[in-house]
Amino acid sequence: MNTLSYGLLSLLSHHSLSGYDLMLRIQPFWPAKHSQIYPLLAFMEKEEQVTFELIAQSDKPDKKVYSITDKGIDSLREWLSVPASDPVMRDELMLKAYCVSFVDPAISRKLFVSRLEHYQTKLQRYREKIRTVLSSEGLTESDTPGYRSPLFGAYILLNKALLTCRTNIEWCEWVLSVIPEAE
Amino acid sequence: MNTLSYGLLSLLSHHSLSGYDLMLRIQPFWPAKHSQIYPLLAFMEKEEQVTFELIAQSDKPDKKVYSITDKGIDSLREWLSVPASDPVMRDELMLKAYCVSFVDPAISRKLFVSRLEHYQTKLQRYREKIRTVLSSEGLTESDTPGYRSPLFGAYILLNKALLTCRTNIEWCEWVLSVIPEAE
DNA sequence: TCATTATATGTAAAAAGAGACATAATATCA
DNA sequence: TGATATTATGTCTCTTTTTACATATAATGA
Repeated sequence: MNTLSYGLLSLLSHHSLSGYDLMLRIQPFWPAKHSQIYPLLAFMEKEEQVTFELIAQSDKPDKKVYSITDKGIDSLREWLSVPASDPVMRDELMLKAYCVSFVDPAISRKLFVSRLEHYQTKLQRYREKIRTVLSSEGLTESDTPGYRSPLFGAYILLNKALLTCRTNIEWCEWVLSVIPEAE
Repeated sequence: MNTLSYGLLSLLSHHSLSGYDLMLRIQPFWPAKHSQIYPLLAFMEKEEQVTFELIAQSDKPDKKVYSITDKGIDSLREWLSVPASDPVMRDELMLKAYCVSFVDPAISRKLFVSRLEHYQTKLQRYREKIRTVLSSEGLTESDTPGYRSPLFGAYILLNKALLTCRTNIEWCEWVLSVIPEAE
């Protein structure tokens, strides 16, 4: 039971999901490929943290829908009571930023322009997401779901994503303002 | 030549550094243990991206001080001209945040209080760092180093670190304001 | 028709990263 | 005196993560 497996339990604590859906949903918080997810789910099933049901589909391939067990909920509660380990961030742009002076400003600008676009696209997606999440429970954008609401977790995470995205955009724009257009 | 090796080249483009110093300095941008750095430096030396000089020290153990070669500078320039890959962030707190409703608010609060303290400590360190970096070239906090200044990279990175830290603090404080003190 | 994309699951191998083991000098603290 | 911390380099093993291989249905587009 490593961090990723607790992440899967966390997602399963809200809804039952297939391995494929778990893989898609965990991306924003703990990127992982399906090749890592599937064997881990098999292990967690053996450990009785999750169970699965085979769902036959006519239009799409059949799937295994996983659910968290009572034992899984207990594991989740125990995990929540110990402090979270420090976040790990690896960003190639930070490594490049340190030595941008070695190339022409036009080349440097490209790095930050493409990253800026990346964050602008993400911001749009998060904005739409927060609207759909809130409206799914009949809430508007001025409402905050209560602590015991099933939306609470998703809501605070989406707010974090929005704040982070805006800060990154602000930083990219500032960097572009201090890199000359040409020399 | 993976991303970490370009990160080492990036650091070496400013100063010659020992493997130990490289390990310490790369932490904020691309965390890596010495067990990963030392074999990589040996490989990069074989590839003629770096050279080293054995420096005997009387008070401390002897060290190998690495310098970037002309070939290394060429690699750096080529690497800078391709877009940076997407950042990867793995934060256990994000996984926990999704299911905080499963435990008492007091337990949840602890998670965000300890993370808040973590970012406050970091903010202090970055504030001191930016002062020492700027004053090393006789600049004050209102000055911005020019694009060709050797401080430019460090300066934009420290600004990013400050912005990010402040945003994270803001988010933690907001989360604590929406988690009830008790139920 | 062929290529690609999305859905869906799996394995195998390679690369990256973490943790432990190993050595050694000096310094500090109990 | 013994324990720990800092500086310094290195290896070995284990875990984690990525990439590639593999299969299958259905839809979409060139």
